[in-house]
Amino acid sequence: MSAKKSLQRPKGMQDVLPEDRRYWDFVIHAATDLAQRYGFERVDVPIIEDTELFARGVGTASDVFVQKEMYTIEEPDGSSIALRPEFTAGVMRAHIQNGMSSWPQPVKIFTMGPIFRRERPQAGRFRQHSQFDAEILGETDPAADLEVMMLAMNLYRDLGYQGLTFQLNSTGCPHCRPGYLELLTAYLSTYAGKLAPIDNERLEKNPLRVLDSKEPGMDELLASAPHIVDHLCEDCAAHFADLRLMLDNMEQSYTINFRLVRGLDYYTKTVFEVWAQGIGAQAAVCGGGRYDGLAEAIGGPSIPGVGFGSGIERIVMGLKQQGIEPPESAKPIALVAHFGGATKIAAVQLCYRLREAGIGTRLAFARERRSLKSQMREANRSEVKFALIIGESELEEGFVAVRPLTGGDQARVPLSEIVDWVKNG
RNA sequence: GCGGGUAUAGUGUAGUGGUUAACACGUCUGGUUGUGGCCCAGAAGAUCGUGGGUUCAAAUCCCACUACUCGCCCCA
Repeated sequence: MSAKKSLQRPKGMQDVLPEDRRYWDFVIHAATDLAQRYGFERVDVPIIEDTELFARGVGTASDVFVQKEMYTIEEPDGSSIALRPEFTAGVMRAHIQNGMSSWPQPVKIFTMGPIFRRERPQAGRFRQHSQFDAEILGETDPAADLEVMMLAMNLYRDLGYQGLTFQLNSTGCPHCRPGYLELLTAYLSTYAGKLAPIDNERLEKNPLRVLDSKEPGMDELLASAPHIVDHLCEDCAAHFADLRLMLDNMEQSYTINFRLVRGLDYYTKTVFEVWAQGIGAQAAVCGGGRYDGLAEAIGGPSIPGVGFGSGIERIVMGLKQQGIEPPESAKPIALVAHFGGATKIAAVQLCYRLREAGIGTRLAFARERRSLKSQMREANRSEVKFALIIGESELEEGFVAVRPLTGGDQARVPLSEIVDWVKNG
């Protein structure tokens, strides 16, 4: 690895080579297919939005976030735009701008593409990564929560994942969360002496975050901590109960994880993740939940929403880890070999005839005459079924020598019949 | 921003002070005029991450830097 500095890809970003690409195609096809089966429609939103849109979506800590975690671009007119660090804000913006509230309700959309966060990379976390994202906008029915949850779960099931678990919690709403935070803070304060410095800091700034602390000993320390699901308001409690009832009736198991939290105010009610076998330090293969406060937070009308995002790189890593083999990517069927000159002209023509007929074909390139051995080796490496050889004698007589690479006898086929011959072979 | 690990051809590795840095895979060429895989022969490909230091002598020891990687912070 001695590539020159300038020829290195940027930190935290990666090249997807053909060998890996088939995993991606596998995931993307499965996700698209499944989302459409659930009645979601594909949309695409820009990779860049106004920095302000994302900043508002992030709430109080936005200054730090904008500087440290977002890739921003200053425009000549002084405005600032940013590479999207998530999908939801852009999707919500698109909803408002395109008047989706007057579409048939609710609006069910999915999208996928790259997102950018200037984090320190580690296993399963990159500065550029791709997400599959699905959202239901304009619906408060917990059946919508169930729907995005099941879409996520069934995606991983379709892909062949084993050992999947739902982690589920409710994060309440602006009515009931403050009361819970008081209880939690009171509880944690009695342990202040035993908390790690980092957790004491969290206790000050964002007590919920103490719950997902990775410091040792937290299990015991939190053993009798208050759970938010025991302190929900009537509306949130009913929503949660309804969702659980549906999950139970579908015999879909889940773990209520009182330590599963979201840091931002606009998140409401349902929070969920799907966990698979760990990818480095990351167990979650998707994260999602309800964000009934987001639309207003970014300066729009009140629009309830629920959705999830799932990192494609992470899904691919999981597939490899679990030994799941995606289908082979398409290989050409034929390679056309020749000896230059007039035979090359004929070979080029044949090559395009085959391609027009829908037959994947590779042409042997050669500025001058090239040995047939070398062309045959290329055919073998390309894993084609047939080498179609046009030499001087074949050209003269209007034939093609067809050599099956998978065994069997070589044939002489009239040039006029070769397309059908390959199609049927 | 903080900590651990690593750094030798395209890839994976060997080489812990002493002549032209080794092996495997991959790539290319050839093994009689126009036939792949297996096999055989050969070739190309590395200023041993960068810079400094120790030494008669450094890929090898020391220091710094950089990059990569794993973890922490953060995680919309």
